[in-house]
Amino acid sequence: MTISSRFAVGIHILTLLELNKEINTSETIAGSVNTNPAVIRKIIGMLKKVDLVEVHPGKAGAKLKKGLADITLLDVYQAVEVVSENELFSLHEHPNPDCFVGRNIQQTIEPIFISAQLAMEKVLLNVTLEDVVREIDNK
Amino acid sequence: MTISSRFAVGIHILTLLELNKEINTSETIAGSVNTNPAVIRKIIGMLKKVDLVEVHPGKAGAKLKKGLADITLLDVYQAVEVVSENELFSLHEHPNPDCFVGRNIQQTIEPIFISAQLAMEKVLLNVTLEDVVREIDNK
DNA sequence: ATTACATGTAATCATTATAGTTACAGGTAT
DNA sequence: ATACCTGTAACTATAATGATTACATGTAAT
Repeated sequence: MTISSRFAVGIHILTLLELNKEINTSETIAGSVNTNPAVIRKIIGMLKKVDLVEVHPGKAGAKLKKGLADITLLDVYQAVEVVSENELFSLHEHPNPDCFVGRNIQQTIEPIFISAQLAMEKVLLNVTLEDVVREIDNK
Repeated sequence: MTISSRFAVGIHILTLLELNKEINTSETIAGSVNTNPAVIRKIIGMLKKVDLVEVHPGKAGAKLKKGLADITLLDVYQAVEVVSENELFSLHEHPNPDCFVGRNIQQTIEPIFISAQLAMEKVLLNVTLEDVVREIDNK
């Protein structure tokens, strides 16, 4: 299993909106990402929903709606819905309640899983698009 | 997307091997986990491969092969192969090399993804089965 | 050695998510 | 009116999961 590449594509899109000063249509962007324009439009729609991006029906071009330093990778990750809140890890459903272990295993494991997930997400919180763009500029 | 419940089941199995002093056959365990014995046998096979568990063809019962304090959740996580090394996050393949962003995005993003994954795995490294069993005993 | 029962493993299936593709309704602008 | 764009739905191929069935093989008690 892996976390959907929608996340990587979302970062790619936002980075491109910053660095490519031309008008960025879904087709332009799709050319850079190397995928289908409809895929781009869908992801942009998700970025728009959380107000990271400005885009209008019929009007060519998407734009960033926030400063680079104000967009964390966690924002993008949440926008594209690659992982549900507190559900990075699956619990097995319906362990046997008549068994001492089965009765208690879920509530024992769940907080551990959640804290592992949060540790991962905290790393994403501490990286902004500005960091990403700067790194790309350095190449 | 979620990380397979094989991980949670693996923890369940090992915990049961510790706490249930009867002979733990795949059917016994399946009864506690509430799944099919063949599923249990497959996961036990994976735990056996990394030497966490002792089990023999034709001979009823699996046993722990290490002390509880010497088994981390990371050991279990790796044993059941729910996430490949450095591949929790997917990169999109083949971004356009003729585009400045496309050419550099992957190598920029990858180390961030890896460090996020490692942060998550570090939490699992710091929890042992002893912690889990103690927590269950406290209930 | 026969019987009973266990593990190991392959094959199959339903379900679900992903990523791509096509198509088209509806908005915008010249 | 035309050209081009976004938004979105429908459909596809592919892959992973978890459950299930079946059976070969190993173990042990009688």
